[in-house]
Amino acid sequence: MKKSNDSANEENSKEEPIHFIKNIIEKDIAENKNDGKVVTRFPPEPNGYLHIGHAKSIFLNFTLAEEYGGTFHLRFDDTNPEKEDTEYVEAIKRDIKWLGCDWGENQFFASDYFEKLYEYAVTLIKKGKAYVCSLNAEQIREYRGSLTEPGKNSPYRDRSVEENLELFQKMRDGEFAEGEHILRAKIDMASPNLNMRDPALYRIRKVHHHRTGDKWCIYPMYDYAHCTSDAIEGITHSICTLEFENHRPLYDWCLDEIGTECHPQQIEFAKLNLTHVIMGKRHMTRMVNDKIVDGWDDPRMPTIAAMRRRGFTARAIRNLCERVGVAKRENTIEMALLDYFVREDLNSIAPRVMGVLKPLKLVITNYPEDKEELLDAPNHPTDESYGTRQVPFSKVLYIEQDDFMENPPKKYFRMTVGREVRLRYGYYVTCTDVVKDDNGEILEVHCTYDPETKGGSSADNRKVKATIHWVSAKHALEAEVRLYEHLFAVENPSKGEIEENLNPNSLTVTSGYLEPSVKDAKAEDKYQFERVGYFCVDKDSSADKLVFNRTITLKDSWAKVKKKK
RNA sequence: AGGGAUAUAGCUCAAUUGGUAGAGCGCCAAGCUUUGGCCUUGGAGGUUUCAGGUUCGAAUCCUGAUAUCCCUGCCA
Repeated sequence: MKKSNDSANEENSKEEPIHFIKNIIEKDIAENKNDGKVVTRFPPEPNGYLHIGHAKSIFLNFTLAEEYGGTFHLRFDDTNPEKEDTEYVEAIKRDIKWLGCDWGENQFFASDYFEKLYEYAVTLIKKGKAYVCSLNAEQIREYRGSLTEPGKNSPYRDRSVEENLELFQKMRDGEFAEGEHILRAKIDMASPNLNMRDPALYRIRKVHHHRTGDKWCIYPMYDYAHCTSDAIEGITHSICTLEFENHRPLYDWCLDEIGTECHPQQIEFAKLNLTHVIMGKRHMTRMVNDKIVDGWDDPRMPTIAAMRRRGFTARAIRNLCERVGVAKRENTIEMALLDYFVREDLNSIAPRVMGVLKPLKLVITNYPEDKEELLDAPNHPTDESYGTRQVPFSKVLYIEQDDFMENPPKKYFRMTVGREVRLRYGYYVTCTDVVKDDNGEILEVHCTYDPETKGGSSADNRKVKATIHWVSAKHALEAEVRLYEHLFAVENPSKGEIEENLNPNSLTVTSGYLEPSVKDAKAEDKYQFERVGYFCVDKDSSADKLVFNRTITLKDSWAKVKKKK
C-alpha cells in the first residue's frame, strides 16, 4: 500500500493538476469577470451513447464547477430531430450519474429555448443581420466558394427587413416545403473562415421532435443554438473540442449582434482518443447495426455503458481523465494507461476469491476420502474491513493447467513432480506423479499434503517458491466466463477498414470453476480471482447460470519471462 | 485569397514566465511478498520539429522553414 510520511509532500501531490483552462478561469475570477462566478455545461446531442472521450469532457466541466464553487449544467443539444431520441437521453443521464457527476436541478434542453431563439432571430433580421435565402442546397454550396476562393453573395441577400420578417414567419407557420428557404446570417461571403460565409441559422424540417412534438417545423442550427443556449443559461466558460475553434468567431458574432447580456467564453481543448478502439459515433453505430459487437454496451466498446458492464469503475475512468491532463495537442492515450487505473482501483476495492479457468484435477492421495474442511481466507490482502470467508477443501481439487508442468523451464516455480508448493490458504502439497491418457495428455496430478501446514504456513518456516489457487471439485460452482481482449488488433484501426483490423480473439467464451462464496453475486459485483484477474458479474447472469466478464487480467511477469525465451 | 491550431522521453503531460529539462504510464533491474499481484528502490530513455538570430545564458524571445490536425452539411 502507498504510504508517505511527508505530509506536506503528500498534500502537494494530491492537488488537482493545473492546466490552461484553469489558468483562464483563475484569471477571470481574479479580475472578477462574471462576478467571479463559474458556470459550465456538458452539451450532448441525444443521438448515441457516450464514450470515454465524453467522460473527459464531463469530468472537466463538472470538476471545474465543483472546484471553483460554481454550477454544472447538463443540456441536451436537441436541435436535429431527425437523429435524436429519448432513449439516448435516458442512456446519457444514466451514464453521467454513474460517473458521479451530479447536475442537480440543472437539466436543460436546447428545445426549451426554441421560442426565445426565434425571438433572437427576429432581432437579427430587424438589425439587417439575417435574411431568408431561397437558394437550394446545391446552389448554396456553389455560392460558398472554396477553401482558396471567396464565395459570392446570394441574390436574396438584400431582401428588405419586412420581406424577411414575413418570410421567416411563414417558414415557422409551415407554409413552405423543406429546403425551400433557410434563414442565414449576413456576415461576409469572402471571409477566409468558411463558417462566416453567411451560415445557415434555421432550416425547415417537417419532422416530429422527441420533446416539442410537431410544434415546430423550423429548427435552429448548432452554431446559432449553442451560443444562445449558453447565454440563456448564464454559462461563463463554454468548453468544447478543437474542431470548433473555427466556429468561435461565429459564436461571438451571434451573441454580439443579438446583444445578449451574457456572453460566455468558448474555450477549446483536445479530445481524448484511445488506442485499439474506434470512437467515432458513425462507426460505433455501424458496428452496433452490423452486429460486429453485441450492442452499445458490448464490453469491448469504448462507451461508458460498455466499460461499466465490463467492470471498469467510474473512479478509474476519472483518474485516467485527470492524469492525461487538458491541453490543445492532439493525443492518443495508450490503452495500457487505462488498464493501469482500472487495476489500481480494482486492487483496492475488489474482494478476492478463487476461481480456476482451465481446470486440471489434483488428487491429494493422503487426504481422507470423505473429509471436508472449511478454511479461513481473508477477502482482501490489506484491508481487514473486508473480513474473511470460509472456503471448502477436500481430497479432489481443480488447479490451473498453467500451474503444473511436467518438464518445467528454468525459473518456473509452480508445481512439478517432486516439488512442494502452497495451496493458497490451504496446505503445502508435494506432487508425486501424473496420470495420463493413451495420447499422453495429462488427466490428473497426484500429490501428498502436509497436515502440519494448514492455513499455508509451516512451523519450521520452510519456504515454498509458489502459491497456487484451487477450488474443491465437489463444491465448485460452474460459471460462464467471457474473456475480452482489445476489439482491434492494431493501435490505430483505420476507420475505413473496421473488419480488417478486428482482433479475432477479442471475445472468448469459456467456463470456469469458482469457489461457492460467489453463489449470490449480482450484476456488476466485482472480484479478483486470485492470480488470474479481475472479474465482474454480467447482466446476463442468473441464479441458474452465473456469467462473469473478465474486466482485465492481473499483470503477469511470468508471461514476460516466458516470452523472452 | 485560403484560414485556424499544434509540435518537449515510446505514450500523456510539467517546467515558478530567460537560468543547461521533470512526473505518471510503458520498458529494464533489484528488494519484499501466503497472489510471478500489490508495495519499495534503482536504471535506461531528450539535438525540447528544423535553421538562423538576440542574450553571459533560450524549451521559453525574434525571423524563416517543416510536419501533423481542423474547416467548403440546410449534422453536432
